[in-house]
Amino acid sequence: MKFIHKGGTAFIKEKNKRNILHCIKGDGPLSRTEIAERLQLSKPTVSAIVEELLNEKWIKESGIGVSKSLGGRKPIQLVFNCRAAYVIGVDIGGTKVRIGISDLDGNLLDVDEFSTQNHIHSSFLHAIKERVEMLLEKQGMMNGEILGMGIGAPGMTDVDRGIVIDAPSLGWSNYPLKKEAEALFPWPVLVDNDVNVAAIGEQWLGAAKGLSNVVLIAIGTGVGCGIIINGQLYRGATWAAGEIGYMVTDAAKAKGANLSTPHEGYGFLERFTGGPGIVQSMQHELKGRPADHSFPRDFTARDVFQKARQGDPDALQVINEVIDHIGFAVANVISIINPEIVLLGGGISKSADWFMPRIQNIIQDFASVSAPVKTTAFGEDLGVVGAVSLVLRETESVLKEM
Amino acid sequence: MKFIHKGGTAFIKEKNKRNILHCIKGDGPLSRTEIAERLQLSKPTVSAIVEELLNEKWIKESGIGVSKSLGGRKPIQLVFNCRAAYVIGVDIGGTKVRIGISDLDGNLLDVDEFSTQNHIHSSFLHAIKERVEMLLEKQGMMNGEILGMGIGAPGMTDVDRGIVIDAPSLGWSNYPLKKEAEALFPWPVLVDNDVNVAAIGEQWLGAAKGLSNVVLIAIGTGVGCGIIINGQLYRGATWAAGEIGYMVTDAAKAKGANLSTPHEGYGFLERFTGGPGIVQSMQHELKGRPADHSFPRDFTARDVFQKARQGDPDALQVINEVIDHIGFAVANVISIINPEIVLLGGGISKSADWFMPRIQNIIQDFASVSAPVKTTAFGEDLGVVGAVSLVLRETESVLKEM
DNA sequence: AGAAAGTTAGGAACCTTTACTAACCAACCC
DNA sequence: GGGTTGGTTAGTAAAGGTTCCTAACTTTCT
Repeated sequence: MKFIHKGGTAFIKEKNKRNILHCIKGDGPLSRTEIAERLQLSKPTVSAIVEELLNEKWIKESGIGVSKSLGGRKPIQLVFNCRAAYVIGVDIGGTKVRIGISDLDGNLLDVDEFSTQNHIHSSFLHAIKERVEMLLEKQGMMNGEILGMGIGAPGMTDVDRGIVIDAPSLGWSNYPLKKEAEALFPWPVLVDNDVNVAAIGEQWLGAAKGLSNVVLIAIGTGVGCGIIINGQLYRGATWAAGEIGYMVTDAAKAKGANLSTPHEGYGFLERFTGGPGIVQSMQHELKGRPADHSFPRDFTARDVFQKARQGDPDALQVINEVIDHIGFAVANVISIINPEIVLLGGGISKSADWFMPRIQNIIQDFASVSAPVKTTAFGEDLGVVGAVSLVLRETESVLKEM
Repeated sequence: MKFIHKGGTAFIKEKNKRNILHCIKGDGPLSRTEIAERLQLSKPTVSAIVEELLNEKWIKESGIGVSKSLGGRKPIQLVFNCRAAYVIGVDIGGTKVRIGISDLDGNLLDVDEFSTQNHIHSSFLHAIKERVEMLLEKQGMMNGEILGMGIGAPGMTDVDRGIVIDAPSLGWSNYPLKKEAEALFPWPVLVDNDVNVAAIGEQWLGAAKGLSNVVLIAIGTGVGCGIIINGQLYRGATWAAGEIGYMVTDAAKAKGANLSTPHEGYGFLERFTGGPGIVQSMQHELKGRPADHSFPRDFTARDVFQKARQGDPDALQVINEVIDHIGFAVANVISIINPEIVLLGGGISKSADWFMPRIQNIIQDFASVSAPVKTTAFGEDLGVVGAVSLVLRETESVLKEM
């Protein structure tokens, strides 16, 4: 049974109010009459609610519009006041933490960042608090103007309870991030997986803007995937949806591999496509080579990529195999989810132009239906924007549609 | 923007009415006071709506309950009237069509079936009409008592427009099933993919009863999968979600295979796990055998299964490979969807007890999280029950929760 | 004058609170 | 033991306050 809205008629007003605000927010400047038509409400009802929204500063009158050709009074245009409140987005990554402050339209007003390694565990949130206070001061904002804070964490997250169940790169296990953060900040805090956060960010303002069924695949140290279904983030029964890193795209290889020892905690796909996996495959490939090769002693996945692009046959073979596995994984996800779009993000996406055709060929040949595959529109701010949108969409405020 | 409910306060009554009905329907005999407490409504409001529901025969007073230990008036128990209306479910399969008539609790009152092959195209619906009229007469029901008809069709289906986009086994392509059916019957008709229909059937009354995140994998001629997410059927952006038959679980094999010629229209997985695929693999395996083997000349997948169970090493190898591919496919789906349960259905599920452990091992070893794998609870009536539940859940009637 | 935007006034529908009756249990007293 | 009394629970009735809508109005513009 869903949440029961006590208080009878107050509910319907709340609903209308939200819908009106949503309407103005979404479809630009509108007059009271236009809203009444769109929402099938009477003009007096709209006027009364608009009055309230104006008083609460959620909307503004933005001058007079143009009248219809036949004459008549000109409409008073209403616009969403994106400076009615602000939202803080925090993107906790394996290497750095980015903190941004945004208005309600998702415009980042300022961003700051610091290295993850310098602050462990409890000092972590204090470091964030410091930066946030600096940002607020710089913008001349009061605490009361902050609607909330969204945090994207690199690991499996229980969104309801705000607990990061497992974040290997931070050493977090069942860390009550929401609770700890809300003890430090005077506003509500929402927490989610970084990939999920990225997905709603892209769906809000990025490459998947306005689409209802979106898959975002982030390829970095691991491989994760955020799934938006029917316009809503789908997190799975136990917050583990989208663990595409475990997808097996080669049964023979999977059965042959010794699972327990080398890559504990990582899935099949991640071993081949993650940074460490690429390096390892390359090292394996290099064994049969003369010692005077052009690879640095401690090379990274990026080096392998570069070599492959330059035409090094061994590197190319390694990378091609990686691309193929990713391609099959993407094709498999498309066959299951049938999304409107697939977004590729993470470190690997920088080389997208180069390997995209190969992936698209695999999709063409093996997926049940096709789907456009693109790279994420946001760069390093994606996590922050996503965290902001987490607050704006998941919070039970006037801003949410009903 | 969602559907706008015009008419202000009438909406809230509708909502309350539905919630009260849903409450009684779901949680057995309940008194007015209990409903008021559960739904946070006042007693008079509940009384008024209950009055209406009684008049409309949706509910009945079922005698007096027991009073609390402390004394006081005994409550009047209210129960859902599952005979307030009836629903017709039609399961169109490749070989036969099953038609059932059900009450609102999903009890099948009667079922009839006929062979698919005998009736093609336009005569198809007339054959259904005949059977339906017979069933109604037998039950002594009037047309007005039928709430609607649900149809499960074996192919990709546009549910909104009621068009079967592609059903190879029937030779249907963009067949406007809903429109044609509604021209013949005086009640609303809903159409969906047979696997989707099966999924909501199992979620309604079967092995996944009450669960919100369910995956049903049907293995028969092809391999399909119905996905329920957040309690709702997920059909994909272009009605193609769950095409698990296209999942690639062996990249090497996939790349080696010549895709265009042998199995046009079937996916990678289906070639190995579908009936024809099994036969073909077995034939390949048998080539190296002496001619006087125990296989019939034209054996089926079922024969291969049987042989394997009896210990025939070649058959066992073929079947084990099939099971493995299914296992990896299931594991992959679990890693992506993270469902509460995975249901296996279709012809293959009869041998479930035998191969289930093998699948569970693969999930254990390769999926990111575990999920219970069970077989469907319904047998041959699953499609009919699912079609009934399609009407009950997707139709905009008093019966739907709000 | 005609047309369109927005406001005011009156009325209907809905829910809630408060107060009531009906029905029932339990204990108590003669 | 049987009737009476007090407390408890179920359900109903009346009053009050939302909300919305329709219809008529004013204002502003061509």
